[in-house]
Amino acid sequence: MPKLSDEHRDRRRRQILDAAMACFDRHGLHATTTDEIVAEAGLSAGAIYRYFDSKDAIIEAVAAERHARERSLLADALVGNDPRASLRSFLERYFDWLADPDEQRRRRVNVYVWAESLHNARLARVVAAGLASLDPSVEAARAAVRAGAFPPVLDAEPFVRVVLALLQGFVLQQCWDPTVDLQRYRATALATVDALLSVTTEA
Amino acid sequence: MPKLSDEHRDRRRRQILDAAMACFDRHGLHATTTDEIVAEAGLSAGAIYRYFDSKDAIIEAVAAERHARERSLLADALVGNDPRASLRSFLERYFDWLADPDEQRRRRVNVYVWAESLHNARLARVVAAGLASLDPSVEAARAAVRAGAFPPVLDAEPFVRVVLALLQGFVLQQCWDPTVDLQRYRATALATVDALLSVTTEA
Amino acid sequence: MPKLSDEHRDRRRRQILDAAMACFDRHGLHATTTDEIVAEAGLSAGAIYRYFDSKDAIIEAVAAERHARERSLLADALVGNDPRASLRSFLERYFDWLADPDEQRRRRVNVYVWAESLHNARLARVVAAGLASLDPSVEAARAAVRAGAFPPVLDAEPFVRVVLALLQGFVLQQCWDPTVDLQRYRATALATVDALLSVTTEA
Amino acid sequence: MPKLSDEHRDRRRRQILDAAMACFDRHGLHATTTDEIVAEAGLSAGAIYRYFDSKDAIIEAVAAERHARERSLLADALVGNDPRASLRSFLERYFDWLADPDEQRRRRVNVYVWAESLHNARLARVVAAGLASLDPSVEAARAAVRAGAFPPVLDAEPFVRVVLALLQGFVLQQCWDPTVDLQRYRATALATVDALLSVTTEA
DNA sequence: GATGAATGAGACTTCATTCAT
DNA sequence: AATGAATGAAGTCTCATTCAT
Repeated sequence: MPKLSDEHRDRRRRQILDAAMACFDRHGLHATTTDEIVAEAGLSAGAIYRYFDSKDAIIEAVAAERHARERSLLADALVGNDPRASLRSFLERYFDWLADPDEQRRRRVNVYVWAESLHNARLARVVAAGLASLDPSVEAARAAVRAGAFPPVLDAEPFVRVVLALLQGFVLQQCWDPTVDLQRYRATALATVDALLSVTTEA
Repeated sequence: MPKLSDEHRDRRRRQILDAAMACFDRHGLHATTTDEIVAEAGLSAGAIYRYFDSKDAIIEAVAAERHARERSLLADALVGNDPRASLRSFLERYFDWLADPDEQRRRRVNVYVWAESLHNARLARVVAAGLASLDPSVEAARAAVRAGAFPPVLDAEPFVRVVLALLQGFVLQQCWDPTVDLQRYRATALATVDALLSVTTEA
Repeated sequence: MPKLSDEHRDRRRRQILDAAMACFDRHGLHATTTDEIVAEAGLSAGAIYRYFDSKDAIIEAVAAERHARERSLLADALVGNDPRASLRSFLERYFDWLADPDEQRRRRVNVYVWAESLHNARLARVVAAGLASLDPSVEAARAAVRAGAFPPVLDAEPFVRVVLALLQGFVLQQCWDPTVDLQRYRATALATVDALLSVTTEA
Repeated sequence: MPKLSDEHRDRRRRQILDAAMACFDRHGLHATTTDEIVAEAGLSAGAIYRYFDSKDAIIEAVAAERHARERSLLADALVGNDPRASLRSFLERYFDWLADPDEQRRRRVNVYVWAESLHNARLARVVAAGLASLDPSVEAARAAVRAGAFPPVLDAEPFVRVVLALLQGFVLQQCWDPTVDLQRYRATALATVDALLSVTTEA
C-alpha cells in the first residue's frame, strides 16, 4: 500500500520541517542542533535521516518551502488585465500575510536563509529561483508602460526591485521590532507605489 | 608607555578586524573559523585572544563598526534647514557608497549580521542602536511636515522606514546579484522618494 | 508441520547467506550493512533476525560454510593408499576450484574472515576447526614417511603447512590480482611439492 | 625553528602510529576507535587530527610503513651475483624477522591490511606498490635461468609467487597459532626452495 | 607579547537491532 | 511470518579556546 506509505512519509517530513522551522526561528540555522530538531519533533536522533539526507537538506527544504509560497505570490504581482490593480492586490495580500503572527515568526527564518544563501550554493539556487519568478512581473511592467497604464518614464526592472525592497526592508524591520506598526507602514508603502505610478516626469 | 601600547593594541585590533571582515565576506560568520581569521591576519592561533575575548566579540566589533558609519549617515539623513535636500543628499551619498566594489563586498557582512542579530542579544543591541539613530530623522520629518516642507498627509515614521527599506532591500538584492544596475535602481529610488514627497492626498 | 517449516527456514537462511556473500565480496565484512544484505536478499530489515541472531552470526555462518568445504578437501588431502597420489589429486582439485570465477569472488570473503578471526573469538574457533582438519593429513604424512612413501628427512607437520601456505598465498595473490596466471602457478606449485617429495637429504 | 617543529611532528606521528599499531593488533582496524588510539597515545580526542587527516589516513600510514620494510627486503630478494645465495639470505633474514615477538604482533596488522586492501582503493595501491617491488626479483630469476644458475624448467614469475606464498601462508598460520614451530617451518620452507632449484625436469 | 600544540565538549551521522502492526 | 519505521548508542571529526614555553 504505497498510498499509506507516501502519506506517512509526507506527514513525517512535515513534522520534521515544522519542528525545524520552530527551532530555526528560535536559534537560527547554525545554533540549532539536530538533537533540538528531533526533540521538538518528538523523534529520536536517527529518525530524521530516513526523511532527509542531512541537516543541510532540511535547511534547504525549509528554504524551498518558504520561497515556494513567496514565488507564487510574486509571479503574478503585476500580471493581469489591470496591472495597477494587480499590483495593489498583490501588496494587500502580501501585507495581510505579514500581519499573521505565525507568519511573522516564520519570516525570521527567511532572513536566516537570506544570509545563508550568500555562501551556500544550493540555497543560492533556491533564492535565485525565487527572484527569477519576478521576471514575468518585470515583463508585465514593461507592457504596462507601453500600453500607457504605467507612466512612460517608469523603468520597469528597477521599479519591480523597488517594490520588492519595500517588502524585504519591512520584513527585516519587523523581525527586529515585532511591535512595528504594520498598518501605517502598509499605508505609506502603498502610497509610495501609487505616487510612483502617478509621476509624469523622471526626477 | 601606555601610548605606544594603545597604538599597538589598536593596530592589532584593526588587523584582526580587517582579516575577519575578509573571511566573513567569503564564508559567512559561522563557516569562518578562528584559524582562518588568524591566517588571514598573519597571526598565531592564540593571538586574537589578547585583543578580543572570543570569536563572538570579534563579530560584535565588526558589526559595531559596520553600523557606526551607517549610523552617522542615517542620523542626519533629514536633519538640516532643507529636509528635502538633506534627504536627497543622504541618498546620493548612500548610493555612492554602495557603488564602491569594496563596500559591496563588505555589505555582505551586514546581511550576515542582520541574521545573527535575530538570536544574538549583543548583536541585537548593536542593530537596535543603529535603528535608534533614525529617531532624529523621524523627528525631522515630523517637523518638516509641520513646517509644510513635506506633504501634510505624510506619516513620518513609516516614511523613514520606507526610505530605509529602499536601501536595505537593494543591499540584499545587490548581494544576490552583484551585476544589478545600481544607477537605474538609484534613479528609480530617488524618483520614488520625490514622488512620495509630492503627493497631495494619502492613497 | 515442522518439516515444511524447516525447509522454509533453510531456504531463507540460504537466501540470506548468499546475499551476504555477495555483499561481503563487494565491500568486505564491515562496510557491508545489514540493509545491504536484506536488499540483496529481497527481504525486509527485520527479516534476518528471525533466521540469525545478529550480523555477527551471519558472518560466522558464512565463515563456517566457507570452511566446511575446505575442511572436507583438506581432511583427506593425504589420506589414502597412495599418499603421493592423494596429495596430487587434492592439489589438482583445489586448483580446479580456484579456477572457477565464482569461487574466486567468494575467496575474497575468506580473506576477510582470516582477518576477522584474529580478534573475533567465534570466528577464531571456526578457523581453528578448519586447521584441525589438517591433523589427519599430518598423521598420514608421518605414516607415509614411516612407510617410505615420503623421504625420511621430510618433517610431516611443517610439510603440511608448506603445502597449505602454497594455497593460502596464492588465494591472497589472486585476490589482489585476479589476472594472475593460475595455470602457471599451479604447475610450479605442483613441481614444488614433487621436488620436496623427491629430496634425499634435508637442506 | 622549523627543525624542532619537524622533529616534534615526526615524534608525534610516530607516537600516534605506534599507538594505532598496538590497538589495531588487539582489535583489528574497524573495532579500534579513534578514542582508543588517542588514549593509547596519551593524547586528547582532537590531537590526532593535527597529524593525520582521518582515521583512514592513519590506517594508510600504518599500512605504508608496514609495507615499506617488506618492500626493501623483497626488492633484492634475488638480486645479486649469486641469486641462489641471495634468495637464501633473503629467506633467512625474513624468518629471523618473523621470529621477533614484537614483529609477530605487528604482523597481525598486515593481515588486517590484506583484507582491507580488497575494498579500499588507497590501501590497494599501497599493497600493489609492495607487490611491484617483486618485479626486479622476477627479472633476476629470469636472468638466473638464462645464466644457468637456476634450472631451465623453472618458470620465473610463478616461482617468485611460490616463494612469496611460502612466507604469506606462514604469516597467516603464525597469526592463528603463535606457538607454531617457526624453526621447523623455516627448515622445510628452505628445503622446499632448494628442492625446487634442483629439479631437472618440470613435473 | 606571541606562539601553536593541545584540549575536549559537542556536532552530525550511521547502523545493528527492536517491535508494533 | 514479515514488515519497515523507529531507536539510540556510539563513532568520527571540528573548532573555539587555553596555556606552557
